[in-house]
Amino acid sequence: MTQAHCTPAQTAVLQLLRQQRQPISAQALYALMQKHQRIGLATVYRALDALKRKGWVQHRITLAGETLYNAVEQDHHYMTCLQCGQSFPLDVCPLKGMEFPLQQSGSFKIYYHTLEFFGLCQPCSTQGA
Amino acid sequence: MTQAHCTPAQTAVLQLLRQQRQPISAQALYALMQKHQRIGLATVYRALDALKRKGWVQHRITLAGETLYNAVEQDHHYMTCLQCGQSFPLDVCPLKGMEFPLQQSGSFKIYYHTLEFFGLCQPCSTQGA
DNA sequence: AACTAGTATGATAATGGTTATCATTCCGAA
DNA sequence: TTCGGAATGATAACCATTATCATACTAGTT
Repeated sequence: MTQAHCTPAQTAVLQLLRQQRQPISAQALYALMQKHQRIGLATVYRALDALKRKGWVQHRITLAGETLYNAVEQDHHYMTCLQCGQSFPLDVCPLKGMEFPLQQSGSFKIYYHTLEFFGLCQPCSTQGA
Repeated sequence: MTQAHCTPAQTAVLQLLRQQRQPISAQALYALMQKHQRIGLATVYRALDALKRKGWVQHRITLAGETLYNAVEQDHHYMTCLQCGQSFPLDVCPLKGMEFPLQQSGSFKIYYHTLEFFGLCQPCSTQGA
């Protein structure tokens, strides 16, 4: 895996990931894959990590501390309630089409970004008062 | 803590947090506080969580899985290298002064947001090739 | 075909930040 | 003074993730 080449595991993971409509956890992905093939949990983690470093897959971490993965094609952003932990998808990216201060990024090669809003959803906001 | 009132622990945590120039982990904060007062680790975590839900403190999770906290006054954003895990601070927020699609947020009360760019830093980008 | 080196894989143990538990302490209200 | 709810601290438990290590695989060589 020294090169940009993809291992069989990586290919399988990426393919399945692209079929998901929602970001999915490594463990859930592992469970899903078991239905079709033998693959170890560690391999799933390794594949996800490799795909991330290649810029094909992006990640997001929930309040529960679970990492969710999705193909970069589906760039989603969320509002997450700090009380109940529920996440509500945003259907637009405020950064879409924005020019970034590239003098900032300098030599940094950007693959993807995460944008997330935190606060209280209606129910939690009212009942907690 | 039913109300918006602050416990002594929360006050102490918030005060110390405001003195930090960088986001800091709960454990590091705990170690810092030991120098001045007796306080349990669990209490630090609880205080941080409560302050978060009040919108005074915001959080960010590193690639290593560590949660970093900072006062909302210091709204920082970062570029993080997927290879070495290092984070480089951005000194501007691309969302600054932006109007958000409020019809989106609807009844959701937004306290803060996190914006992070992921990719490869120069050294990692070149050596990995 | 056998040999080698480097990589990928799987099963599982270990890690470590965070959370749950529970007994104790604190504080305002009755 | 007593009572009840909240806060606190010490520590056990959790659990997603990572490290370990032995095995399997692949391509290139002789």
